Amino acid sequence: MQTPTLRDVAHAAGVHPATASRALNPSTRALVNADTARRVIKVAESLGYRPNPIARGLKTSKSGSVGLVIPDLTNPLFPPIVRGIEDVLEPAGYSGLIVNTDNDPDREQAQIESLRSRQVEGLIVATALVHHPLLEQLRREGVLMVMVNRRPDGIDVPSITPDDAAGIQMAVQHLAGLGHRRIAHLAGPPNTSTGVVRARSFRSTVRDLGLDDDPALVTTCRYWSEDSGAEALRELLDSGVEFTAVVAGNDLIALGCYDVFAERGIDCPRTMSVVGFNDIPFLDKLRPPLTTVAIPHQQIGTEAARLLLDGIAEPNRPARSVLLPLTLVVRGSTAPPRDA
Amino acid sequence: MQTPTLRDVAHAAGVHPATASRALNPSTRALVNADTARRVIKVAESLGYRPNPIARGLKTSKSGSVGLVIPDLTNPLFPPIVRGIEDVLEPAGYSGLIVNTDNDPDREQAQIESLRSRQVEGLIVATALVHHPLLEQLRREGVLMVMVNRRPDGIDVPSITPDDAAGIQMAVQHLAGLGHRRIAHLAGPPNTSTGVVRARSFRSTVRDLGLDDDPALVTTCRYWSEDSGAEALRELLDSGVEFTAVVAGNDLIALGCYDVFAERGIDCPRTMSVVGFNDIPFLDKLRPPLTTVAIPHQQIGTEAARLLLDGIAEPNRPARSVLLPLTLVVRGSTAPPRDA
DNA sequence: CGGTGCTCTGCAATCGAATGCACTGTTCTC
DNA sequence: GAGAACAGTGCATTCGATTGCAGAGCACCG
Repeated sequence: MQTPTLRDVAHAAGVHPATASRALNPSTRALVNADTARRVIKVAESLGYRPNPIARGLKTSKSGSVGLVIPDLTNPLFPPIVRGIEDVLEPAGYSGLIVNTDNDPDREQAQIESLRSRQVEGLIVATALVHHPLLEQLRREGVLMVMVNRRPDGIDVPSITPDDAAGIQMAVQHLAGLGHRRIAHLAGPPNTSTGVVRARSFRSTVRDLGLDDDPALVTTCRYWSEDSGAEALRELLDSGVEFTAVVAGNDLIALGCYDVFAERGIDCPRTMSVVGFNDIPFLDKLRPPLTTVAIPHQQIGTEAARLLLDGIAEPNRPARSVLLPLTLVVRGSTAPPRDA
Repeated sequence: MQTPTLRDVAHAAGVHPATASRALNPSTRALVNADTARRVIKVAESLGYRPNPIARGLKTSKSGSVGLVIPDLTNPLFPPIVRGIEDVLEPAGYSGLIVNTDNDPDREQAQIESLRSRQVEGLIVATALVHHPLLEQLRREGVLMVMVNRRPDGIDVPSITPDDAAGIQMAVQHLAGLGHRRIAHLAGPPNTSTGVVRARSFRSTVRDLGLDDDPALVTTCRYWSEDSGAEALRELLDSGVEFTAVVAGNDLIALGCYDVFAERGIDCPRTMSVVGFNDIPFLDKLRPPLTTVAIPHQQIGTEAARLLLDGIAEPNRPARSVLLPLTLVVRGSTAPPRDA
């Protein structure tokens, strides 16, 4: 026999499907006699009845699903976030549809389109690029969304972001505390908000602490990748500027530095310290283990999901945003400068 | 205005909804006058019509979604697989619902239950534990599924598995080629099929190559983890058996070995070689970079998704299984034995 | 005892698309 | 030129659950 329908349950319990529906639905259960409700529920259970979410969705126009728009699941940054999201979504009866955009705007648009046609009730967007036209349009069309890792400036969209500025500040303070005075920064791509925020925070912290504020100490990487990081560091090294420590825009960029260290025989941390950002897995297995700023990835996910569910429950509550505190994980890639 | 429905399109094109439906659906388009079809399609496009998959699904009882059952997305093994799956699913108009089981049988059952009530059209199962009762039951109930990373013995379910035996063989051959004769194996947990298969392949390869086949050279780890790996290696070392190389059950176990090397001042690769398994990210950043057997994760995903889609298209085709070839990635953790 | 209010249940429409069946008008065949 | 075959379209029903509305039954009050 097929999976039983509401009709079957109603029939078996000797009531009208409508009554069965009300009895089974906690929010309408009050409309039905307590005894009847109990009976219906029992019958439903014994029949192994499972409401068909598709049929329900058709009538209620709720799909029970939300879209997760991320650049690339393969990037170690995202799995914990996704995991956090799912952990909140699932008990709430929702599920997440993941799409990968590879940070390609066209793909992003197409994917979001596809999600919308799948009737998702909301979007959790973790792509850095979402260009404003699209974002504006989505907001106008009343698409519920929460941004992750990025705070959309000017637009009123709830977001969960790590406190990047504070993170960089901690990194610089740590290095300054070790005695470094000339610290370089390999900034992330300038078309990403995180890249910009971190670079800005770097400059201001350097100034606040009275360290050498030399514009030549800051380079920007073209991508958030090891290769770009390596390239940027080589450039910096070749330019002849002097520095004893590097604050990398993220861990991958820091890994790129490791490559250059190996290539040029630079001893990290004795002649050069490095700090990463994100705390991706296995950094503790590197030689030397990378000091980095840890982001509470999973928490970002849970918070984002909660925010979205709140938004679904109460469509016109004001956009609330959350800034999550970070922690510095000191490992082996930072030490006092040789000449300290 | 709301998103247009089929009715709107039909009305705007001056035809009956049924005709519009047929015109829009490639498989029924032949029933409609070519001109009419063209007109309808054009109108649909200009209105930005998107068929509502929920409504469609209700009638056709196809949800356009499949379930991905994995232990933990956070495990670096899975993101590439999931990515591969999504890459195949998406162009086919399907999407994947991910659930994490944490390898807890109860959770697994509950999650699969939840997926089924979501009307998934099939399951891609990557959990190692799926106990047979559940698996049997699913098969009996006609749930379409594909297994990944694990070949269910005795039961007729299509699967995509890396050729673990061949992988281990390559690892051992590589070490033998370097001159190692006493090679140890830190096997994965015996309740996982991969653990068993790899251990078996290790023994038989050692024998085939005429190396020292000493049972004392094989230990089993309790978990697929760094700690377990470290523990197992310590045990082996303390037992006094001699060996110059280790084939680890997987990369995490190999990482555990690194910890022990650091702890006991063992020089890898000069006094001890190690080979891992899986090729998780960033192994090339370790000191020394870990030699390992690479699994085509993403390809596993794409193949699995393809297999599942095939199964959906042709429900009673025989179960087909695929064994994927692996490659050995030689890096810095293997070298000739000192006394070679 | 009639009226009012209330609780509980049933009826029927609805969500959006798909589809079997019936109908119309055209073309083809003998 | 009559009848058959057929292409093209419309009508109405269906999928499974939800929900506004109406009606039945009952109790309570004046």
